[in-house]
Amino acid sequence: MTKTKRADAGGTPRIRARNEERILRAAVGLFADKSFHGTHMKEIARVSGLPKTNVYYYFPTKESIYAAVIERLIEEWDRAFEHIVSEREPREAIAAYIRAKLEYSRRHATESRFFANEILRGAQFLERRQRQHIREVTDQRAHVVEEWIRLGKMAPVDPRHFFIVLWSATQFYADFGMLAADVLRQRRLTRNDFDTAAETMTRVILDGCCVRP
Amino acid sequence: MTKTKRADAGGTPRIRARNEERILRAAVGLFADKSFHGTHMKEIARVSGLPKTNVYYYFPTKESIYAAVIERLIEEWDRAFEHIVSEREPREAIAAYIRAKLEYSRRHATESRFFANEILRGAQFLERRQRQHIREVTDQRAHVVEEWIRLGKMAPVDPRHFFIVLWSATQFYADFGMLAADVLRQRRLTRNDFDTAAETMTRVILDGCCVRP
DNA sequence: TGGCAACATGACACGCACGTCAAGTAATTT
DNA sequence: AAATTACTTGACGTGCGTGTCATGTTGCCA
Repeated sequence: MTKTKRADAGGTPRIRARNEERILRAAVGLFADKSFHGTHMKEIARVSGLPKTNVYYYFPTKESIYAAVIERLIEEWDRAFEHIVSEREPREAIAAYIRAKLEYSRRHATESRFFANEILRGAQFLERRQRQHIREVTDQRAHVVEEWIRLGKMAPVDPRHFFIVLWSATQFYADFGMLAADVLRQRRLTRNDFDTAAETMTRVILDGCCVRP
Repeated sequence: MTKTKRADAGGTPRIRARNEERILRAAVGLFADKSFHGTHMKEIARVSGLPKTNVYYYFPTKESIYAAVIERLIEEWDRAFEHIVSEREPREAIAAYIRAKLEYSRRHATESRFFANEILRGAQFLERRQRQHIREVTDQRAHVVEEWIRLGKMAPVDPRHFFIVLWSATQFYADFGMLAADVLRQRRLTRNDFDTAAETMTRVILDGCCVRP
């Protein structure tokens, strides 16, 4: 018998679900802004509108909150990858991927920054199975690219390094949005900036930056 | 009269120079690994091989160490940009830029991760003049790209978003090296991985990933 | 409506990390 | 070699952040 009925028959109780949700939403933002050690339980409590002790009622330690946030995000990591299927034409599939990933960066910049921070630190909190999940999903989509190359639909490039170009560019606008805005002489990135980003990126990655000889 | 002769006639004294160097080298690695709040003065002291009190003799606070590290790195930020000059052909200049930036990522991954972390947090420690420096350097090189486009040597892409593609991809291997290694099924990134990265990236960015129609 | 479990909360304890102090040793100048 | 300055060091204070505890309150089912 566990101390708290977490997975009791009938699912998570309403109040628990609501409060855990509040806590995790507050936590992801704070962790993204100030990293693990810079975030204090007192603040998580304040932002989520609960007394500190109540936060401890739902999560035994700060680490358990951090782990719970990761667990949620890892599931969304590969969502955009679903565009990369061998039935589609590479041009169209890659353009769709870029749009989807940039849209995620725009709408979920906080979550993206949280995740970037975790990887930056060497992914110390990521569990083995989560890292393996990432590897497997990437492998799977790499096969699609290899198939495209075999059919002569794509240039013979290393699929994994190619994915890195796609990831890095699309995530940049979320993770380093402050730098991007600075360089673009904006106070904050606008929807228009994201459109231009998608256009430029698609153009460069599909056809290159140089005029055809 | 200052308490310590920092900029005395004849430059910084030898012992001071040596110890400050040690402290900053230790600090950049720790800050990169564990961020500001996760890094403790005790550790900085241990890694630099000095007693903690001695660290305080040279730097009054932890923040002052952090600021000193930034000051050093900001100077190197634009080094690779020197390849982007209008006299060169774009293909050659961009390829050289990619090589230089990747080489920096390989050799100075720690510094790059420190800097990435600072930007991720919203560049709270960057001073106004430092941010302006970045803007100015970028503007300057954007003009070169615009010139290339005007001369019909490059496709009409937005120069700043184009730079972001270059930055993000090249820095990825330093900042998220752990993820890159994971995906490439390596324990650590090898020189060979960086070569393949340069090749793939150059190919994709210069000529695109799709076969010519 | 009574009783039980889930939820909420203020006050407290403990440890640790930043920074200080006073007193020492080495280097440099005259 | 004496004096002055630069450097080094162990021991200490203080605040704050994590996590606990005892107690109170609300929701829920018979």
